[in-house]
Amino acid sequence: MEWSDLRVFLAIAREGTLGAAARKLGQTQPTMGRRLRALEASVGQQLFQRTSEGFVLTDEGSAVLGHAERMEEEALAFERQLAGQEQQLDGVLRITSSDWFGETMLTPVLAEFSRAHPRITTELLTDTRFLSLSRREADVAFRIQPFEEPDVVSRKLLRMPYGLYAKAGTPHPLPGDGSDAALITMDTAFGEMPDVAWLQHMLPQARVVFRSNARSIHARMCAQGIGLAVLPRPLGDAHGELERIDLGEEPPTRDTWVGYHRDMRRLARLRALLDLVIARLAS
Amino acid sequence: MEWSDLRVFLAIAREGTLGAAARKLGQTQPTMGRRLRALEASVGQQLFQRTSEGFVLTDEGSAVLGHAERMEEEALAFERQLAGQEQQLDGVLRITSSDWFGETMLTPVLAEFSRAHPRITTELLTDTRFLSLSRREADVAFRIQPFEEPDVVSRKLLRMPYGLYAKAGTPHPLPGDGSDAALITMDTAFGEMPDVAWLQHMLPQARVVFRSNARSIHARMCAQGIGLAVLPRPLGDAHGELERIDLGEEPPTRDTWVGYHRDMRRLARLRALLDLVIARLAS
DNA sequence: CGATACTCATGCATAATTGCATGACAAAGA
DNA sequence: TCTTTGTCATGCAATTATGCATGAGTATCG
Repeated sequence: MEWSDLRVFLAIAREGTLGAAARKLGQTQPTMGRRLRALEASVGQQLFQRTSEGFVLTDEGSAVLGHAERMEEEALAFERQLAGQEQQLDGVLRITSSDWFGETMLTPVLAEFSRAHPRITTELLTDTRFLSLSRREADVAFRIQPFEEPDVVSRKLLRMPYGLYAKAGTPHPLPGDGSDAALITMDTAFGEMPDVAWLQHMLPQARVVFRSNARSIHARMCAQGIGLAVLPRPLGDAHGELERIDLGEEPPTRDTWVGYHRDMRRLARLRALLDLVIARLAS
Repeated sequence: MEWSDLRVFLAIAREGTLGAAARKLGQTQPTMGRRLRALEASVGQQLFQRTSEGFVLTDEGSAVLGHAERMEEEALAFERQLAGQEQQLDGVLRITSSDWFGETMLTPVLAEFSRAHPRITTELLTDTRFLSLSRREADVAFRIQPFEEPDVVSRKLLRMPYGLYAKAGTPHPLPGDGSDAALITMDTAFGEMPDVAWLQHMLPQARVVFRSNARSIHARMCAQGIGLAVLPRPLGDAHGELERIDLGEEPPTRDTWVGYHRDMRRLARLRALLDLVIARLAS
C-alpha cells in the first residue's frame, strides 16, 4: 500500500468527485481515478461506491476514514514542526485577516516589513472563513475572537474602537428614534455582532438598506451616501468622504487577537513579523 | 511533501543504512537515497547526518520521528481493518509459532486445513522472536505466554504436558542426586524456564552438556544419546528413539495460547483455521 | 426535448521515477 | 600495506506514472 494514495483517498472522500480532489492536490482527474483504483486493489476492498452524484464511501471506506484522517494530522504536524525550526529570514509567510483589517491596518505594516526583509515573501489572504493554522493554510491569523483551536498561541493585540459614520454633508439622524435613518450592516450569516445590537438599541426604527459580509464594502457604500454604517475607527477615519456621527453613546469596542500555531513559535520570520506588528499596532 | 517518503524516512531511521532500508521496503538503495533527498528538500531541513557509520538522525529528524511512527500505526490499522473484513475463503494466512510446536502439533492440522480450503495459502513461520500481530507480520500466533500486546484477542488453547526423555536403552539416572546425568536445556538467553528450574530441583548435581533455543534440536540431540532433555510430551513421544523417564514427579506443564489481532476477528479464513485448530488441539 | 455543464474512463505522447551497473570512498582484517 | 567488504552517489536505459485530449454517460435547465 502506497501511503500517498491515502492522501488521494482522503481528498476524494472529502470532495466527492475526482476532479475536485485533483484540484485540491494539484493533480489531474485521471490520476486520481488511477491512484484510487490502485489503493483499492492493494487493500482488496472497494472503498467508494461510484454513484451518479460522485464517489461516496462504502461501509468499509468510512470505517477506515478515521485512520487516514489521523495520518494526515501526523503528517501536518511533521511538516509544521520542521517548518517551525527554520531560522533563516527568508521563505514564505502566510497571513490571514478580515478584509478591512488587512487593507487598512496591515498593509502599512507589511510594506515596512517587506522593505526590512526583502527575502521574505509575504502573503496576505483576506477571507471571511477562518483559515486553519493547524493545516497551515496560514501562519499568522488576525481575528476579532479569541482562538479556540488547540495548540494555537494567541495574544490580544489591540482594542478596536468603532464609530457611526455617514457621508460627509448628509443630514445626521435625530437621536432616540432613527425612523429617518438608513443602515448598512453585516450579513446576517455572521450572527450576532455587538455593533448590530448597538444600532438596534440606538436607532430602533431605522431601516436596513444594505448588507455585506465585508466592512470595506460598508465603507464604500456609506461613502456613496446610501446610509449609515458602524465602522472601525481606523477604517472610517481614513475615508475622506465620511463623517463620524455622535449619538451620545459610543458603539462597543472589540478586541483584535493575533494567533499562530505553537509549532511555529520559533520560526524566525514569524517572530520578526510579530515584533513589528506589535510595535506598530498593539495598544 | 510525499507521504510515501515518510515511510522511507522511517525505514532509514530504523535500519541506519540505505541498503537495509531498501531491502525492508522492497526497493533499491539509490531510490532510498533519492527519496530521502526529496523529502529533505521538501521540508527544507536535513533529517539525517551522513556519517561513516551510516545515517543517523539529526535533532530535527528525531524531533519528528514520533509523528512518522504514529502515521505508520494508522496506516497499519487502515490495512488491518480492511483485511479483517474480507469474507472470501482465499488469500494468505500467516501463522507463527515456536519451532517444535509448528513442526509437531501444527503441521497435521495445517495439512488438513489446506485440503479443506485449497484456495487459501498458509504460511507457517517458526521464529524464536515473537512476530508482531499489530504490524501484521503474522495473522495468528501460538505462544506459551499470554499475549500482552494491546488489541490482541488471545485464548488458552491447551495445557501442554512435559516429560523427561533419554535415548531408549541408555541407563536412567538415579533419583535424588543426578550427578551421573547429562542435560540438554534451553538457551540461557530465554531466561527462566519452568522446566529448567524443575531439572535443577530434581537433579541438582547434573551437568548441562548442550544448549539450544529450539526444542526440536533438543529432541534430536537427546536421540543421539548426548543426554537427558525435558520435552513436550507430543514431541518426545513422537520420537521412536526416545524413552520417557519417571523420576516420581512430573515436570511442570505449560499453557499454550493462540492469539490474533482484534481487527482480524471477522476474517473468514482466520475463523476457519481457528475452528479447526480448536477442534483438533484444544484440551 | 435539445443544449449545457457536469461527471468518469481510456488511448496516447511525454515526463518522471526506478533499477542496474559502476565508481569513489571508508573501515576492518589478513 | 593490500584485500575485502561494506557504505553512498551517479550515469544511463527501461519502466512506470502522469497529463492532455477525447468520448460516453447523466443530471439540470430553458
